[in-house]
Amino acid sequence: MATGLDDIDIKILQILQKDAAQSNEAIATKVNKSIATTHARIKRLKENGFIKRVVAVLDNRKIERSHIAFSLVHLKSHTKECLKEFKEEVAKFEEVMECFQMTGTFDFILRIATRDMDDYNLFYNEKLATLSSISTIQTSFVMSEIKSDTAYPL
Amino acid sequence: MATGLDDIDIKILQILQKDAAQSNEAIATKVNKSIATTHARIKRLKENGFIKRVVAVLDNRKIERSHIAFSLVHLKSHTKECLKEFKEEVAKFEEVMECFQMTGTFDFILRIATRDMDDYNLFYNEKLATLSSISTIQTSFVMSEIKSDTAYPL
DNA sequence: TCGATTATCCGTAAATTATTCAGTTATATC
DNA sequence: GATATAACTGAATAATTTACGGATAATCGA
Repeated sequence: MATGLDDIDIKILQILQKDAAQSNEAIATKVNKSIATTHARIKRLKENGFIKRVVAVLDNRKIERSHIAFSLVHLKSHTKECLKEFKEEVAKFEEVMECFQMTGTFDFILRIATRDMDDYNLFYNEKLATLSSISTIQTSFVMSEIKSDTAYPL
Repeated sequence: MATGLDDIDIKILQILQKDAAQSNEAIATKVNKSIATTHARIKRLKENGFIKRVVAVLDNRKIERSHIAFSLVHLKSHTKECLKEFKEEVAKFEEVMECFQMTGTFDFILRIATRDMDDYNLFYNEKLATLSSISTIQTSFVMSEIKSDTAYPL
């Protein structure tokens, strides 16, 4: 395949996407290889950039950041300057966990994490709504989580 | 605070959200505590559910799953049965990484990861569009990634 | 098909790291 | 101010990671 990965690599990546806090021994058992081989493969997957990083996933309710919004943003104009300004400014806001430029009927989608509606209101008035590049913002809030996965299908 | 976390805990969580692949010694240095204390705190944060899990974050280009879509879904009806059916079925699709029930002008938002447009087309025809509970689907594709973070602001 | 090259694999040993523990210091309670 | 509770520390031990030398298997050109 074009990625240069074999079945064992894929299996290791599937395992690590779900739980990266297990020993090489545990992973080695699951992929039927020795610890040394498993370790060498994981090392290679990191060095070659397939694994970008390892992170802790927090419970957003317990840490009180469970008020999640998705905002669909339209820009006023689509000049290079306007786009550049929006991208640079929006990335600075810590409440904005994700921002993607999109095809279709809106320009950007944002995932915003705050403590509660008061906290969101503050973010909106003090930060997001101050960006002059924005024309309209259509925001919806998460009511319930049906599926929340960081693992890509492999 | 209501979470029961102090400044040291918050700092540890901030660090682990960015990089959970470092030694306790490295973290201990950053929070100005001993290794034993740091270890005990991290253990407690896991046991108490603040840290749900530790995962590897992959490069979606390198693994060829960089064709990302966000779909806004309207259901035909909002009866308990219809909602239940949609939630159960959509969660089974491996291409659907995330699904949230939302307030506002649409019912659900989905994040879908596929290899390319052909792969998406297959997913759409064979899986998503077969769900009888769905009324309309409005899909936009990611053109570029401005910010992509798994870390909540703390 | 043969031999040479390359890649993959494994067991072992050394280095690093995680984990436990006993004793100490700080903090809160009455 | 005495007591109880929680948090901290350094040091010992257990477990894991990592590097290394050599064996095995796969690949490829002649």
